[in-house]
Amino acid sequence: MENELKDDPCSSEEAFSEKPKKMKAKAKGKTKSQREGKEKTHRKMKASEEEIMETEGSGDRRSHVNVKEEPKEDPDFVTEKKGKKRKRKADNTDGLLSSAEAPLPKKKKKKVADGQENASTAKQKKMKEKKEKVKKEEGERPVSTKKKKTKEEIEAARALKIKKKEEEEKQRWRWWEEEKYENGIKWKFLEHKGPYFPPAYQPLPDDVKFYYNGEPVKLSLPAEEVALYFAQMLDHEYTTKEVFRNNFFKDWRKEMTLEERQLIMDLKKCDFGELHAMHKEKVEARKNLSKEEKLVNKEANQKIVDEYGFCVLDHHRERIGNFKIEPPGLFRGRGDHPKQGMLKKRIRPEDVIINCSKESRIPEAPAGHKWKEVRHDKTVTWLASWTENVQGSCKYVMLNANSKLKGEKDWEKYEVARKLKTCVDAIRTQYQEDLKSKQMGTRQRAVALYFIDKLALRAGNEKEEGETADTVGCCSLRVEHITLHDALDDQKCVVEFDFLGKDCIRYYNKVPVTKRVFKNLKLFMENKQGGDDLFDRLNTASLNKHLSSLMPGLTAKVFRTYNASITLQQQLKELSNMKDNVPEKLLSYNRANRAVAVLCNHQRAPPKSFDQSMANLQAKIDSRKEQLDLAKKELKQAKKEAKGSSDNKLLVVVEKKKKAVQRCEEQLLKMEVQATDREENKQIALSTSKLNYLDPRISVAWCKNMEVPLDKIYNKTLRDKFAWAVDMTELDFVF
DNA sequence: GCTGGAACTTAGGATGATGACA
DNA sequence: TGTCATCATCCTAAGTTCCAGC
Repeated sequence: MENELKDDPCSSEEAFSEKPKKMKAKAKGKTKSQREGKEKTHRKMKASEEEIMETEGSGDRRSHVNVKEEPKEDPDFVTEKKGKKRKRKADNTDGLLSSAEAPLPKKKKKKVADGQENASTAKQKKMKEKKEKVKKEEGERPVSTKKKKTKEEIEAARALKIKKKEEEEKQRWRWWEEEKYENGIKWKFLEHKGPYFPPAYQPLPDDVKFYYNGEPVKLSLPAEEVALYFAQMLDHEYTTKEVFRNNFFKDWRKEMTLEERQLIMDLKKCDFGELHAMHKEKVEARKNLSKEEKLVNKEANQKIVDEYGFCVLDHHRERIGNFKIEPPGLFRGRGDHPKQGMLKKRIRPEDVIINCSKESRIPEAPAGHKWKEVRHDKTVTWLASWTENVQGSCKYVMLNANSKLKGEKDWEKYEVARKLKTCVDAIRTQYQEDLKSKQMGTRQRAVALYFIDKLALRAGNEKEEGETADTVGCCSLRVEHITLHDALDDQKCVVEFDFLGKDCIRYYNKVPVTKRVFKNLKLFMENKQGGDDLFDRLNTASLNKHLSSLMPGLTAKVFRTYNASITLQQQLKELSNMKDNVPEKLLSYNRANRAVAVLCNHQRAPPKSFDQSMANLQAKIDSRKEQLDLAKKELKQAKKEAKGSSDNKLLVVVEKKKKAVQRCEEQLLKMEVQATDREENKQIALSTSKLNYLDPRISVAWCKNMEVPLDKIYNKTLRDKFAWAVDMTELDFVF
């Protein structure tokens, strides 16, 4: 290795003579909470041991071994780390909003111990009595109050459903058959009702009290509202975290009156028990509503959706994605977010900017209020926006994923990714060459690109220290995030990655790389400490600038889309078999999908009831096996009895038993396939890649070719979102 | 070339709705 | 019919990219 380094055309001295673009970070110790956060995310990484990558070779990219193994104690966590990053604008939490609001029905106190009934049990009793009355009137016949549907009625319902579907299809805006606007124009006419505001806060009932130091304290409304936000979260782990509690307490005190502030000095002395109980009761009561009451609520919600959930865009009615203003509450940042627990303030119309056509009916602000601004910008897609107080970022009301604006952008995204296919070989050749460059910056860019291409890493923008959790992507990787192994598990030049990526999801992977990459990494790490940037002469802007010079529209993100889609296509080709039955074909599809999810590191927390549900399924499988054995025995017996006999009855029995065996076998297979699929999916989220990275035309074409109904892999939302692909994809589509 | 903000996509968890099964 | 599991949808945080202004 040393010799290789000597022979390297890029001597360290020469290469480092360039001025580093990024300042070296100063060492800083990791906090305990950071350490705990990272340890916690380890649970997410136990997932599949499945390795779906090809071996590295000429032109092969997917060569790493994606080993997700139980992590060992990370010594880095107790050593020093370095910080970097820019200082940011001051937070504006001081812009105090008062009006504490949020709906709360009057408390119905439930004292089961005292023998009192709660509302829901009373209601159930009433229903029961009603039913019994019906029974009596009908002469004590044990009949159901629900009328059984006749065959004709079932048929009619089915026909209605088909008709509705056809109607929907007829009404669908086939925007993909129209010309696109130019010069950044997104729409020509836009009309909407403005966003929907959450209801005002309803004060606590008199019998629900907050206690401080054991004494009841009547809080002012603003303080009471914020106290309730905390009380509602008491069952959540958040409220046990020191950072969350401190941030909450600090912001809560800002909402208090002077007197309250002087009295309430210690969060530990606060008792939110009654508030918490009231909240739980409310949730429980909501769950126990009768069918009729639920229907009333549903209709009320539908009314809101009908009124606020749609807009008119260029003469077409389009669904809005998030027409509701985010309600106030406590900020739930992911991982070890330094701002978790801060108060997310109530948004008023005076904070909201409306965007619509000049010639449209301008939405009216709620009574007694006015909008911050009304503008008519046709070059953007948002309908309303506001700035949130915790991070100072903009929030937007935008259209639903099935809208023209979103669909067009999505289609374009996959077309750019397909375009990459035509030049990816040249780009790979180029960055392989760049690994030998005399310029350190060029070498770093080449290695980063190698990772982005091979491992589907995100670009990794720089982040501001203290503003967000400590997460990284490719360009922002630090020395402490990788470990180099000359040899590991019979493989040479292995890079071990261990870092927190987007949403604090841990990325852990051991990847064999080419000698040249390995050697470069050693070079980049020379004379650096754990907290220093691995790629100190690279940032996402310069990387993307370079990429766009290689292909118009090419950015780091495109590689993720391209590699996800091409992997799906390859895997489907490899795994699918026309002779399989539908459940087996679906298992193949899911496995291909899973390969992508593993590549993109899409993880989820295992469902809470996972073990129990697997045990239940296994029990069912065992029981079905017993049934099958029994059915087989019966078939054997029936055959024996029918042998040599011309009695038609006996032959019928044999046929019957044969069918029973067949049915049992089919059910057993289905269950076994389901168990395998579920187990393999335990910690892998398939939906993210399906929704964002996989060209839908690959899936549509696969369904057509494999004769699998599309609704087996795409639910209604996905079919709507990808209507353009469903409509235009032919059997022979190739990504 | 750097910085910060605007505009947009991507992401996992929470919640509500629906379906399967005893 | 009630319960439980699963699926679909909602919610909003956390990314990426682009661009204007210096």
